[in-house]
Amino acid sequence: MLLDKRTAKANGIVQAAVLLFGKKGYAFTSVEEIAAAAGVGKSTVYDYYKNKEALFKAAVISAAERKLSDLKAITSSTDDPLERMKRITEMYLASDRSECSGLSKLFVEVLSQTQLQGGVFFNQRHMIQKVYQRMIRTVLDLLLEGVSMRKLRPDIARHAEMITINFFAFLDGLTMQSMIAGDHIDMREQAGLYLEQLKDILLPGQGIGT
Amino acid sequence: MLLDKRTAKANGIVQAAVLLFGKKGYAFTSVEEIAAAAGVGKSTVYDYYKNKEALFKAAVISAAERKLSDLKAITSSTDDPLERMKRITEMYLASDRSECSGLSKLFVEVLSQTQLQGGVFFNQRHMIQKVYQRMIRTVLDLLLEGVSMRKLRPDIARHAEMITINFFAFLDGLTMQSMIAGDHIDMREQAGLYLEQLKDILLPGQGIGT
Amino acid sequence: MLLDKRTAKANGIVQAAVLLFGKKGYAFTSVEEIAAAAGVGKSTVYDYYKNKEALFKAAVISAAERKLSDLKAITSSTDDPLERMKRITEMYLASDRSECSGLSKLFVEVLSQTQLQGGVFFNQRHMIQKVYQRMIRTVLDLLLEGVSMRKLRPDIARHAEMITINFFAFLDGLTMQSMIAGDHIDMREQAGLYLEQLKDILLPGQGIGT
Amino acid sequence: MLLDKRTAKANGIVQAAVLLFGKKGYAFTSVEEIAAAAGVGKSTVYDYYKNKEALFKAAVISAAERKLSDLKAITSSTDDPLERMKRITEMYLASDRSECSGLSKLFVEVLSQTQLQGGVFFNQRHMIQKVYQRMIRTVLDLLLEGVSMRKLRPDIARHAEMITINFFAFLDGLTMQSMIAGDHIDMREQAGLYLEQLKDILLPGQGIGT
DNA sequence: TATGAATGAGCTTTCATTCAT
DNA sequence: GATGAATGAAAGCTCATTCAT
Repeated sequence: MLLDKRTAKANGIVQAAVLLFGKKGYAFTSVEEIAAAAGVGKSTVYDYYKNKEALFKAAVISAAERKLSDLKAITSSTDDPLERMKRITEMYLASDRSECSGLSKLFVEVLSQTQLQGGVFFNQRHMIQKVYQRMIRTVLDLLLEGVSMRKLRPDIARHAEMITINFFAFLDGLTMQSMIAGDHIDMREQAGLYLEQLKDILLPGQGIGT
Repeated sequence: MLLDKRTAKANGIVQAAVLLFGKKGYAFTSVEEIAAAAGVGKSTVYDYYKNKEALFKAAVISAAERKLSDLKAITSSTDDPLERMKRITEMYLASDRSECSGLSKLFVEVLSQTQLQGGVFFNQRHMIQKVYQRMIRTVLDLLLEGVSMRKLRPDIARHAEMITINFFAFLDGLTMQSMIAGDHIDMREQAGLYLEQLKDILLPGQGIGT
Repeated sequence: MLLDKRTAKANGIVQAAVLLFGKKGYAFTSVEEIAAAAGVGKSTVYDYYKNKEALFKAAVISAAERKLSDLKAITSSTDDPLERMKRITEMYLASDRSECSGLSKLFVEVLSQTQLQGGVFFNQRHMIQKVYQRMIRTVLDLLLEGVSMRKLRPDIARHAEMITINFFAFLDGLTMQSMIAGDHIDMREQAGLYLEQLKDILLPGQGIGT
Repeated sequence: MLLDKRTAKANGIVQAAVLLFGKKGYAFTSVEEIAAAAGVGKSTVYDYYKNKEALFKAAVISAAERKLSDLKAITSSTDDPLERMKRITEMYLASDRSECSGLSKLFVEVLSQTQLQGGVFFNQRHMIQKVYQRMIRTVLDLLLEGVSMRKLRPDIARHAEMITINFFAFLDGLTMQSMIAGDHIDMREQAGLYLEQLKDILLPGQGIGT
């Protein structure tokens, strides 16, 4: 009971943090703002998290976990491998638009804090890597499963990890493009083009060798 | 003569700014540091740039211009469209490794400042868009030239811009992946895989319709 | 019965306070620390003591009372006035070394809080004076008793208070010296030298006039 | 010229710090107060001293140096060893009363910060020891010089350091007594008594053996 | 013209104290 | 009766920016 209450409050703070860190970035977000957004006093935040950095890490982990679970939810929504990839793509594109989630923006912030000297994750990228690898693993498994179900070409098994990484690289990159270009580019079309290429590689009875 | 001197000094400051903003990010870099790195006094920076924001913008523009000119240099180094794409790719991967340039890191910072409320480029993404579009235009032209030289499939002309955007999206995304994953992934291999796919689309006598 | 329980808990808190205030000083000791050390909740402390100041005062009084009772214990341990002085001296030196008591350090803290504007005892030194005077009175009586027992020179009676005050001054000062000098000085030897001088004054058949 | 100006300002800040740290103690004095007292802005203090601790150390050193130079000044004011001791004593008593100098109070603060866990000088007492040893050395030399001038008993040479340390212990202790007792004790009389005892030890042709 | 000296706004963090449970 | 959760005030410190020289 008591623990639940505590957890609930901690969650509230973290959710506010996810939103604000995503919206304004680590440096431009003050702890006081987060506290206000969470509807608690400034120092209450410090009762739950050692300091701003710890709160940021918690926020990032929380957001990443949610994204990961979304990813897994998709896996169980359909059997078709390509349909799965498509839905993952759509999730990515959607999460970008919906202001409330703020996941992608937060992701850029994580990237910053991983790269920059003095950044929260500088020299601590293993924390981020772990989450990232789990995401890759999820899609990678999806591909391998497609192969074993004979829905995908058997010879991609060897390259499955590379394909997955490229897939995420493209999604991240496209997200970034849209951040800059705004409505100038049609993300859905762009992603469609990429998925077409993917189909050529993944589906049997197509591609070079046939 | 005098103007040249002024320009030279302004350049020195901007170069220092590019380096430091790339290394430590906007928020974690102080004007004083930049001044020191440029070998000038703190307030001299303000003689040349209205404020920190203006300096950041100038630094970003400068770095982008250099990258753009690198891009164009590649175009004139060979005729073969695919070889050009390959060299562009290599340039991207290289610029990431070489600490001195710091372009990629700076690019992430730009992304942050474009997205984040309170960021330098928030609601001013047109500045960034302009540069970006010039880069896209450059590669786009390269593709169209390939078509008109009959080295590329004629039917890609319609999709050339989308292909280009996807190309950049992939490159940016891959760069980000490597920022997080570090040596865990082999960027060259990953890029190679992508270029193979590109070849399938771009080169005549290959692909679906054959 | 109930009152006893209450008193016992109050004592526990005060003892913890004596220890911590002595070790870390008033300003650097938080109420929470004291509560934790006493094994009670933070707000329980406030049930027993109005605020941090009141707790500090109680701690100081408690420690002083204990020292005073130690002093009186010595008086009853031997009849010889000089031996008594010697044992008092030893008690002082010992109490300094034994970390657990922390009395001397606490005494320095009291001194601070008496002197400093904003200090707990600022403009309330009468509280401290009272305790101090009782200590002086104890040793003073000891001297007078020595005179009336004809073990000490009769003419010191007039100066007995001054001698006592100087005695305490020396003991306090020596304690401070050792706090700073650490092992560089041999407190026992230093005290021995002082006691020799005291002997010259106090014992009959010695000194100038004889 | 410029350096002098800087030094002058630094001095002003330190003097304000000596006063306030002496009056209100380290913990109860805010940097802002010191800045205000010195007539400068808050952050100017940080231009001259790295942080509050560094400022405190500088203040202590400054005050100690002044006291030391006062001590040496006394040495050159008369030849007579006992008169010198007397004047040193008077200086101690005087410095205590004059609120402006605040040296003694500051000294108590130093003691606190040396003893207390978390104190500025905790585990750094060597800084304080050095100053203290120079003060002891000065008086010690004074005694030895008295011996070599045949104004003091030759056999005290062996004990000169112990005598000096006891002398300072007494002076410090007496100062503390007066801090607590206020006007209840006559420091001049108390010191007079001690100096009488000293005379018995130091002067030839007096003492036990005669 | 170029500079370092100066500053105040604003941030992170701590802690004595209160109050609902 | 005892407690931990909550808080606001206040402190140390940084830094973009201005200004006199």
